[in-house]
Amino acid sequence: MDSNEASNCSLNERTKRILKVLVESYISEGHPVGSRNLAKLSDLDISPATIRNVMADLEELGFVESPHTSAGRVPTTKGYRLFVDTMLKVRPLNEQVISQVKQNLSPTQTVDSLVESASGLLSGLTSMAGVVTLPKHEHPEFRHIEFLPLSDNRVLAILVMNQQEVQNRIIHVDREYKESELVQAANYLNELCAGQDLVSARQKILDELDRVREQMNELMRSAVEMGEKIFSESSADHFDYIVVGQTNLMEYEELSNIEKLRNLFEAFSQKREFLRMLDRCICAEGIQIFIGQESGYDVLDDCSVITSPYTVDDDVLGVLAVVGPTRMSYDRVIPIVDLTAKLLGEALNNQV
Amino acid sequence: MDSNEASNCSLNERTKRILKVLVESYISEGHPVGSRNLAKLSDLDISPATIRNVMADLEELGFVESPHTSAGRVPTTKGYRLFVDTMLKVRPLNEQVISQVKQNLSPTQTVDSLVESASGLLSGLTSMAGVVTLPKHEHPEFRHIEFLPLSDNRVLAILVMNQQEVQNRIIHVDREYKESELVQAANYLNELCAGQDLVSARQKILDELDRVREQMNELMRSAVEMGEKIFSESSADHFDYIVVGQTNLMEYEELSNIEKLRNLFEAFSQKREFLRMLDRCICAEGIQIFIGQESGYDVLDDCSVITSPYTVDDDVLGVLAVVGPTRMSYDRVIPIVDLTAKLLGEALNNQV
DNA sequence: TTTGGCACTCTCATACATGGAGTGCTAAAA
DNA sequence: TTTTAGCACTCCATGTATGAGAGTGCCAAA
Repeated sequence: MDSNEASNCSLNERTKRILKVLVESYISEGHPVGSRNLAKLSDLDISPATIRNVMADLEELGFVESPHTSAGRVPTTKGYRLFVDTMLKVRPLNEQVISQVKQNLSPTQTVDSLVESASGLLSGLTSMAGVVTLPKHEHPEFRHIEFLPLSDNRVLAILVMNQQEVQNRIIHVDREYKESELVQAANYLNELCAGQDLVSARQKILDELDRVREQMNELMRSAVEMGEKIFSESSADHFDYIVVGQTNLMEYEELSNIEKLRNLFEAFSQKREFLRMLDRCICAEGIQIFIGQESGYDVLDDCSVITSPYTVDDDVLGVLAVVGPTRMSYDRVIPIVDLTAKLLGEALNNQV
Repeated sequence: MDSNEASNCSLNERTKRILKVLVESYISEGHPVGSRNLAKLSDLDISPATIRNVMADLEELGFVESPHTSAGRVPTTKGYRLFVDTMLKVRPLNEQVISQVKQNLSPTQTVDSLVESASGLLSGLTSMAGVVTLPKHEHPEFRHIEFLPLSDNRVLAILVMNQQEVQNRIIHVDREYKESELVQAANYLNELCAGQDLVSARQKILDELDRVREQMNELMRSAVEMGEKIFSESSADHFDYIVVGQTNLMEYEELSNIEKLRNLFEAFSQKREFLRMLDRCICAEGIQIFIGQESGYDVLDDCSVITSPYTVDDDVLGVLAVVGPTRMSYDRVIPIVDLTAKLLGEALNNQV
């Protein structure tokens, strides 16, 4: 008759309100919500019997389910999704929290410690697990290279990229080099590539290698090859994250199945699959939410993941995330993730 | 009358044998051991009733206890201790294991990856948690320093110690320096300290700082201060470890109490207390075993820890450990820890 | 369309009976 | 004196019964 199947989400206002209250109650209380209780909570002035009818509809549509005949109803993934998409109103963050985040993400720290702090903040503020990927630079820039001789035909190469990122690696070479030779080689590379994009630096080295292959002395060739080796590796790696607060997840009943927890923890420490998931959010504009099975990664079936990329000058450097039970306070967690992402980006920006 | 209270450990041979069989059975089966069963297992040709008398004695002496009146007996910490000290015969390692460890600890890897491999081996071979501290150098040696200018009165300092250990740190200075100035400063430090022990390098710098405070130009002073700053920090830090296989511990029933597990995991990630414990083994000669409460650290009350220092040229560089339930196969774990410690030391040695 | 009423279902906690495992003790055997 | 068999006893684990509580679905009346 009225806005029955036609409106917004094919649910009329009252039904939506009931779903909303149900989800809220379940999130805050943790047990299935019954009709009687729901009647009281929603100030709709409706009897439990009516609520029961509505809930039966909601169940048929797949928004709620009941663990067994005579428990109340619990939101399904689909129910949470509708809730998050259309009924959620995030709670503004309290001043104290904001200043805490600001304080902990001051640009004076190193990159690593910023990432660690961010992860710690996410975990601490939400009492769940915080995950932050290390920033990866869209356009890594060659800054400086240095070679130091080791024993046994090995050379320690130290490469500085961008402002302050230092990588070092041991390179095996075909003969012993004197310190002065290595200095010369480094100087050559430094002059050749200073300030360049890593990709074009790499290209330049390759070109050079082609052009002068014959008349170039052996040392230079090796030097170029070393650089080449480092570049090719270091552009690929750097794809890692920091997790803080895994153990928080042990508190939540829905995860207290040891088996599930174990799988989850193992996923965190193996990183591969988990990174693949995070990778999918790197292109999303802002906050992204995976509820339960939506993540497509079975160890996360009972979890929700709230992610946001963090950026410097519109370049996405990485992703941060909070992992917790599906039954979490989305309205609180979302702004925390949002704020942390923004301030982490700012801190990284001011640093450079 | 006979060797009643006088012999070795104030226990006669038969009693010891019974304790030994009891501990072995409990370790392999996991449930309390009753008199009937024990009579069968020990080939002493003794009736269960006799065993009961002996067990009553053992209980009185504190070597075993029973969870409740009508369960069998279980070893106490004191019982395990006696077992480990006087009755344990370690099982020689199977060839395959030995070669696996050898393969995974080849000296071609970097220090970090060696430590990671060692931890992984401990965990993998024992199905428990493996812990390895990063090597700390008794006599860290200054090798090379380099300064690169950043924006905002900051300088990136890169310090190479020993053969291949690279540390980098951002230093805030009082004014902007040109690249050439920094090169000059680095050269000065490199010449002053090359090849020195870190401690004496530090002293040298301090002396220099005193001696020439007035006539020294501002740059040199800052350079010296930078070096000083780095040295003081880097000599203190470097005290960290890698854990692999935490999640293995979730399999063991005696730890499947979520609360205990949580505390244990948190201890691993907070490191402080745990390091303090490991520190105590660094001075021990070889394998050291903490059973249950012996570690003096309450989250480890239900765990045993088997540790061994690893050395290069008789210098103790760090400690490795396996953490698992008190009810573990000591005879298998001990040689694994021993072997890994030896081969890790060797790998580190051949590397330098 | 909403509501009250009622029978029904399912869980959870409690209580109770039962069998098994293991003990301690005692009295007899070695 | 030591070992052993026997027996009563204790405690746990398991299964079954039971009732209370919570919540549902459906029907008939408002």
